[in-house]
Amino acid sequence: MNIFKALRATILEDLNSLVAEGKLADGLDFSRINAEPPRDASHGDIATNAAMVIAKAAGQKPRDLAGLLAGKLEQRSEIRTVEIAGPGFINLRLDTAFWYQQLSLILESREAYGESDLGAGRTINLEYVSANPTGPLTVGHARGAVIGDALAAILKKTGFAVTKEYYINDAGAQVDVLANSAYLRYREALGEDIGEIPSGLYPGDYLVKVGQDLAARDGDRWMKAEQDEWLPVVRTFAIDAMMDLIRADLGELGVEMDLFSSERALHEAGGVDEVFKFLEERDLLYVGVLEPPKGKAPEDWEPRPQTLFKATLFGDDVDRPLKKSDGSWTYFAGDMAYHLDKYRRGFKDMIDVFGVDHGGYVKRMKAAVKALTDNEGELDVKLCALVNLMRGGEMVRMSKRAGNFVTLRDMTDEVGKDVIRFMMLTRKNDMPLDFDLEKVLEQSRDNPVFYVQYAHARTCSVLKHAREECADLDLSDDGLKAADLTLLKDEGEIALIRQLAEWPRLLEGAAEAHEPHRIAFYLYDLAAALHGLWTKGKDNAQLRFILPDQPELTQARMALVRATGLVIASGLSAYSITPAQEMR
RNA sequence: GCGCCCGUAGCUCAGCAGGAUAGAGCACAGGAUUCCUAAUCCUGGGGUCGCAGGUUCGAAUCCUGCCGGGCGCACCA
Repeated sequence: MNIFKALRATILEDLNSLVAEGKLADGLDFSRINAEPPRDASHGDIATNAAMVIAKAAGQKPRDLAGLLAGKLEQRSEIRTVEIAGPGFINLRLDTAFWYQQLSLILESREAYGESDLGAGRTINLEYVSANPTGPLTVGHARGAVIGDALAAILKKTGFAVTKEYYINDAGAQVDVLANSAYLRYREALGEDIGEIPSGLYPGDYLVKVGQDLAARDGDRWMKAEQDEWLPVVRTFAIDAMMDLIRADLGELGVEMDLFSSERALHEAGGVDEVFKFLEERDLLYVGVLEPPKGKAPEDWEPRPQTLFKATLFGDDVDRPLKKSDGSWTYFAGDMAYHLDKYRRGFKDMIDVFGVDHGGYVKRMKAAVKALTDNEGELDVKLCALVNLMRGGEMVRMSKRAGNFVTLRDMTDEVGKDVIRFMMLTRKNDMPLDFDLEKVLEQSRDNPVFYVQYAHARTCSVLKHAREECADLDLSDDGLKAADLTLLKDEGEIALIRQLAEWPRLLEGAAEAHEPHRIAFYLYDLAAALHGLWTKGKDNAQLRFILPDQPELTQARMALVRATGLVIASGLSAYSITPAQEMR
């Protein structure tokens, strides 16, 4: 349960009874009222802006209104003190019993603590990775993969029915290039000296095996065949091989998709024709000539009549071509078909995770979704900024042309999937990210992965020691639930509980805003709180977690330690990261 | 020229759908280990939130205009 939401409901209830009593005008807009933790802890546990937000419409002074509402809130048993501050804030302090209940709730819910039914089972489609099936995944793909995957997990935890999709671009010119590249390797496998790989083809070694496998399957039957004959066969073979490679790469990173959708299959099933029909019926198509881009005029520009979609009616800057001048479909047409397909499969809410280089594509895609869903659908696009790969502070230079790019596989082999997953989420998606292969393995506070994992390992370690030192104490989860939590009186302990109780709200916020990175920052702060409390026991022996001569207090503190470990584990599970039991 | 994103401490970044005295880490200066992992912790200095207007009880956050940086800009995918 999200306690802030619950308190907000309480506030609205009391406002409504003020209305019923005739002390407050009817029909006021309560939507802007919030209940949140104040930045400054000395202001209490929960602050609300209720009085300030409705004062004007109610025709009353904020502080007067606050007084009225405070009178009601004071009668609530879970609220210990009510203070009016500043321009009309109402600061609430909850009864400590309330915080102990939260702790019990964590021990009860375990890793599921924080989960909610916010989404109420609403379906949501999340498309990410969608890398071209022309080679192994690279660092660049990793960020989108992790962000999409974490977002999916967060949405699931908050009650949305998420489908994770990968759109295979297997219909464009790049897969013909792939086929030609693979064909060359096939001839090589059959003993031909192919020399240098011609520019324009993919030079990567990963195609060597594809050529060999094809030769093993089909022998030399394509050696003397015409291109029209072998191309479709080799293309399908190579795409399948690349998708196997990509699926394996994703698996190494712990990413599993629910569905792989093929662009080619969509075309073959007539999906694009349907889009055409759909738009034509609504008079959203016309044949026209686009203006040349202003500022820099392309040298080979010439006016071309094309079939255009009236994207400007849906917020785009220009109308977008559905057909090329030679009459064939554009990539955009296929993408429209794909989004129409998603909508027809029951998704009103869609999220696409793209790289920043697709930034110019966002408006038209949103316009497309609006048009194709008769304004019913909603598309959110998360753009992932670049990852600067570094090693010991030095940029790792990558050149795809030279074939020496760093693959995702290399990275997972070197630092492990959990490190990659966490680091990719330590920045907002649209901020560039430095990923230092050496630093991410460093054992210091400067390395968030380590710092958070260390905190979790510390909770495990403390519990283990407690079991050894207090053998007759029941420190199982059931035993801890029975602990006398009222013995937790230190302000640091209460502060930690308060921080733990913010987790459900934080998770919901991350889900609603589609911002998975928030969890990384929360976990980092939580880890700091635990480490801080631990060290307090260094200065003051009474504050140590384990006090063998005070078994009841020890048991209560173990409940707090265990709960902290559970919340960290819950947060890490949103990133599909395994919490560390010990550090070595 | 247009569009999108970004501009917060010396550096790297948070800032939770407008809230109270803007926060972390690194770096810098000092301090804490007979004791649950010092792989950690505590204290301190450090800010015109790019600039200028506007909206209102209240702006780093919303609007407008500039300045600076990144990305993208007819049929490519």
